[in-house]
Amino acid sequence: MERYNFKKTEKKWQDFWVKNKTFKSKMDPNQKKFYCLEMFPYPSGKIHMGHVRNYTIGDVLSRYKAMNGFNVLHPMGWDSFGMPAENAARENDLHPKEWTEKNISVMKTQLKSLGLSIDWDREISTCDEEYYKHQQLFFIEMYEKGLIYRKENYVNWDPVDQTVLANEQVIDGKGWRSGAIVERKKLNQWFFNISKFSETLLENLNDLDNWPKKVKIMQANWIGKSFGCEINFKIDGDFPVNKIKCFTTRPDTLFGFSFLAVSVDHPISKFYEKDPNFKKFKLACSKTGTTEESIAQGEKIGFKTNLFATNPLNESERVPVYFANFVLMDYGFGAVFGCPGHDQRDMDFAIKYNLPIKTVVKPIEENDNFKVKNEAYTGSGIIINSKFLNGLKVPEESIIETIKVVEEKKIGKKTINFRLKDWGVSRQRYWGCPIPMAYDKEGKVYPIPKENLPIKLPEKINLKAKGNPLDHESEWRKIKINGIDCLKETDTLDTFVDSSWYFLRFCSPTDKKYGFDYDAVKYWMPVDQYIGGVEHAILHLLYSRFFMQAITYKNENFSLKEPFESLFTQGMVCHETYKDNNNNWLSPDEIDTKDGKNYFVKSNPNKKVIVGPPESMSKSKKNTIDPAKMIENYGADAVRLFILSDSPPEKDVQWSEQGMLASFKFIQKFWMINSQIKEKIQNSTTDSNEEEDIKLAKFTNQLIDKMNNNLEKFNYNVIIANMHETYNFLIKIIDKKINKKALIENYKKILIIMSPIIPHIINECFEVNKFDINQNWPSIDKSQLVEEISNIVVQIGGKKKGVIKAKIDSDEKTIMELISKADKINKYLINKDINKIFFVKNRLINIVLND
RNA sequence: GGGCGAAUGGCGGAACUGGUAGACGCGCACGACUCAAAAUCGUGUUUCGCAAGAAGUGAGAGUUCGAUUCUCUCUUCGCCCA
Repeated sequence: MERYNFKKTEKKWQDFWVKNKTFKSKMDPNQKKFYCLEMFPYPSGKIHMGHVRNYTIGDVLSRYKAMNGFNVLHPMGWDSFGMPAENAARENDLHPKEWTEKNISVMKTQLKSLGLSIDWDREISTCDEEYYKHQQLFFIEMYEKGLIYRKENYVNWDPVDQTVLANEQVIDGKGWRSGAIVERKKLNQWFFNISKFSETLLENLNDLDNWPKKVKIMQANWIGKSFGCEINFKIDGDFPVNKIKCFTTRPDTLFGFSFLAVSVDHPISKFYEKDPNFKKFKLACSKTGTTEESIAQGEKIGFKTNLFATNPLNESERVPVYFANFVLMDYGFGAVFGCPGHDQRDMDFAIKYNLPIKTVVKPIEENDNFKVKNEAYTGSGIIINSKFLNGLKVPEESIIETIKVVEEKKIGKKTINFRLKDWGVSRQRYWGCPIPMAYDKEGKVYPIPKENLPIKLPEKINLKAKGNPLDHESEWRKIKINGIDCLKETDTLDTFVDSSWYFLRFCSPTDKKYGFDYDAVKYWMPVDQYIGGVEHAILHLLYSRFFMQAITYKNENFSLKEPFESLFTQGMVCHETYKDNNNNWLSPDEIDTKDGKNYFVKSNPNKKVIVGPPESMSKSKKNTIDPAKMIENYGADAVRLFILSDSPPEKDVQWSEQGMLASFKFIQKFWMINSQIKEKIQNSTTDSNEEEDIKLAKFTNQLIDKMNNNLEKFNYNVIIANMHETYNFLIKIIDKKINKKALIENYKKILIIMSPIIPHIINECFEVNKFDINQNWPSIDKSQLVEEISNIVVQIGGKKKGVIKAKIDSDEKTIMELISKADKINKYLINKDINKIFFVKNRLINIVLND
């Protein structure tokens, strides 16, 4: 028997699929559609195991749905704008476009070698002018609809690289590349008004029934709806300020008020701009980062003004007003009232500046003399020391009641506040979609007229210059709008914008006029199943949801509100980590073992290797496995089989060489048994041998039933187990006499249901058996699912004592008779009183005795 | 600190709606083939026990005839938010 030649066979079928355009999808209003989308990759160089897992999961689903009669759309593209291209360009003197295209070509070949059922005719790339020109038109449309505006905002500024850094590029307060201390700097930036849809984006989460609960909770937290009130504080002092408005979620702690803190950007700061001490303070504030975390953990510093605020509920009380670094202008109104007793930040601040700490909430079990010490008390309890608020339950009554009082006294009102801030999309970089805006000499803003679109990136660019490369392109910047000389915006769009609508583009990827064709999106959208990493749970998914809102806003042609009907988040691919005794990371290729327990360095067998726990594969830890090598060594089917086999797809999976090998062996074994079955089909007759035929039919039916179930629930690891069971079953019946027709019929079904996982070898099996390759998913013969004999578990007092076989649907009396004949079980019943019997048909009988 | 989730053999994991815990794979052991090894095939493999049997799903309680599954408390780990 010939060994299975995966290289030859996999190539053969991949070519076949290309030649026959097997996965080409066309709109067909008469057929129900299924849009399966996996998060498209960033073309970083070559594919990694995370891609293999992601795309295999999607591929199994797509193939399954297609065989179930769905018109499947399963496209692929490239999220191809972004920083790494620019960095690589600087290092290798290669244009970002060339670098990107080279990577795409390599990765496309690699993805094809996995045998994915992708309609490559729909391939898109976000750095392609044919893609981003539509994005620029969306930008203009959104600008016209009032969803985009420009404002000054703080950014993380790297003073050495002269560039803006994303929050994740700031490590320990320093620029990730330059190592310079990052500053807070104000820049004019373009913003998408995502917060306009805060309420809708939060509300709609309730309808996303097929999204992981975890993701919905994360998004809800991110949107962060909080209910509180705004309060006006009377101010007196040196400057003509008479009131300051604060937002608070805890108005009930107003009697604990001991200072009022405002942001350095608060309108009242204009009175202090000339004060050198204030300037110094403002500079100190700019050294703290902009993330919530750095603010919460950093030192709280303040600048005391000569202003005083009056407690509106207790007018005899006047407290000082401070500028403070932990108050941000874009949360609430840039002002908070300080209540050190019941807020930790306020407590830290009060201790530092020696401000009074008043206790106004006590835990239920404490008495009225309870005093907060070094730690703020933020839990539930009872209001104390607050005059007419005393005795209210915190938080159930206290907040609502206080708001009532505040509204009665006309000093404030109930307010809803969202944590979600508008989305700043300006990036001071070359390799992104140019923002289609321009400015005249006075700085007046002009949207680029639609007929002047697209704004293409200049091809020649000096990336070694400091700052934004486009700033230096003085010729490129020039544009005339309505006869007026203008200069183009040099910022480009955040790459999250590119990925916020690509799922629409796939519906009509070559449409020249617009980003998408309305008929196409109406047919294909929403995405029926979206699959990707949980790391995108917040940003990418929220931005995409926002984009859907923005596109359908004031648009009577299109009413879809949510882009992704179902979401599946897959786990990471992990591998053990290795280090030598000098703490250098080692890759799995660099180590070896003789006994499977102790590892040593290949190049130096005297050097011992320290084996660390499995961690997510990453280049820095050197614990990556190259999918291309695995496909080369074991074949695509074996790699697909393994990546699904060891763990449920939503959990992390650990790469193991032994597991990979086992999958490879399975493919080989399956080929062997296929050859045996082929021979058996040729040699067997149509003489019937009912017992084995029925056994085979029953097994097949049950298998289909299990597969359907497990496929629908993404229990792909269990599917692999079912496939092993199938092999184990086939190997047992291969010597038995089976009717030719029954064998062919059932074996065909078995092959079909394995084909989504290991398509190449299954197609080959079809061919060598001369079966028709175009098969639909088999249906179940329900009558075959019913067993004639059932195993009844016999329990005495809830403990299992044995199992008896009985005819299906036997009643309690029959079972009890059978038990009385089964000595092994019956011995427990001799001379005993039966108290009660619990009987579950075809399952179990539990006999409870009187002691 | 808050929220969410997880914990099952030597390992990865399975178990429908509360009804036979440990499917399937890895590893390991023994056996067959071989001069030998690899590969392959077969058998076994939760723990204790020769056996009969008993215990057993992170720990402890509870509900129930019956709990891996439901409730409470705790421990550890992971993720998110602060």
